[in-house]
Amino acid sequence: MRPTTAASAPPTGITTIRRPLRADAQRNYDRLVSAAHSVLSERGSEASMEEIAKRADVGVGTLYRHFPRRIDLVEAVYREGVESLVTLATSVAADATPWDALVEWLDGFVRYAQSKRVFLTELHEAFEKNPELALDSRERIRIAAGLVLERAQQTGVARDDIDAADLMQLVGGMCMARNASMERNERLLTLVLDGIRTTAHD
Amino acid sequence: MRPTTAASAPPTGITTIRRPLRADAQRNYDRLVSAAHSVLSERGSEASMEEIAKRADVGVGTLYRHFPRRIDLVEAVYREGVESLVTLATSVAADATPWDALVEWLDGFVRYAQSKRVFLTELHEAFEKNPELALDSRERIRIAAGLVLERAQQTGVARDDIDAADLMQLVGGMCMARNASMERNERLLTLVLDGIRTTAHD
DNA sequence: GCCAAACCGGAGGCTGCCTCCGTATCGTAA
DNA sequence: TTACGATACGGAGGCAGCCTCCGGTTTGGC
Repeated sequence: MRPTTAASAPPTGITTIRRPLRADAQRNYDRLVSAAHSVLSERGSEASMEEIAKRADVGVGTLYRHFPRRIDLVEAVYREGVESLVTLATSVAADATPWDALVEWLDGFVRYAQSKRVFLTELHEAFEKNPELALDSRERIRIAAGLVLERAQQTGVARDDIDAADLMQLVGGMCMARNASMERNERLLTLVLDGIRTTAHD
Repeated sequence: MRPTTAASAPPTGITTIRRPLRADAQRNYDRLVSAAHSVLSERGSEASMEEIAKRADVGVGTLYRHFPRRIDLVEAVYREGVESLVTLATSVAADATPWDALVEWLDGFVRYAQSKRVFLTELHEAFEKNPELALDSRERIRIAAGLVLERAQQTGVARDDIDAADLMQLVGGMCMARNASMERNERLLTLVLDGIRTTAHD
């Protein structure tokens, strides 16, 4: 159904054996996801397929070959966000101190959650039609969160009476609240971080 | 904007003084809301305005005079559901024993929440554009819940260490869960009721 | 019963999703 | 390098759904 190749394409349940995408096709696939991301962020559910195709500098035919339904494109954008969040976890875990890694990753998580809000209506529909999408993604993110959180806990810079699921619910819920904004989120995140840090322990 | 009259029409912020709807207009208004309710329940976001008009035995023009945007119709249907839930609270509080009233009302609440699920995508959009709709409604329902709950608590048949907001969050959350179904909801509700009832207290 | 105000209805405009197929490009084998 | 089959591109156009417009009808106060 969808190309089962390259970094950004998700693994399908049935792994059809097929040759990799042609170079131009792969390029267009990437450009489409990227264009969709920015148009959806800007215009939410107002975003039209034509506009996305135009932004990617590609015909609508090409768009529809890669993403037969609008929902498939939304799903791809969502998956990419999840994927980059997972990648971020491993990269900050490798490069930064445990505490900084946690801070940086949570910052990325807040940005991710924020950007998700704008096309939440679309996303909700995708979740309806494909419930495991939501579950899978949540689980993947939870594991990523566990990676940075547990590292911080093991080195003693984060209190250890919380787990990744707690953290997700707290920060995720905060971002999804109806009166959330980027500024408020950033502010609340520092508050949460102060709560997690052990030096400020009683 | 919208007719500010009769039982089913919601009070607008700016209370324009205007004569009541003509009899035929009021009749059509009611039929449209009712038709929209059933079509939306059956077909969710697939429901088309044409189909709703046809079900109400009315032209699309008439539909659009009453509800200029699709979202206005969704909102009206939603408000009607909330309203009937509030009405239910006062009527069961008047007619049934405190415990039975609580059971009946929660049963109605579960049905309401269940029916809301099917057009949640639409609803989400309405909430985006008009955030106070969600807040208002939640508050109205909370008060209704308080009516039956507190009555049960005052006569000693329900434990009094919970309040209406707790109840809403518990039962509402349960209904909104991704794997909810009518049967499961009914089953879980009996479970919750057993937890609330004081005779089973330790 | 009369008349102005209010309302009805459905043809049609417009926009956005998606399909179709002739043309262009890629990758491979000679 | 060339040639050719497989693969991908693109945009005109079909189609459906949202919404508008306005000529005809109904209502209700006098």
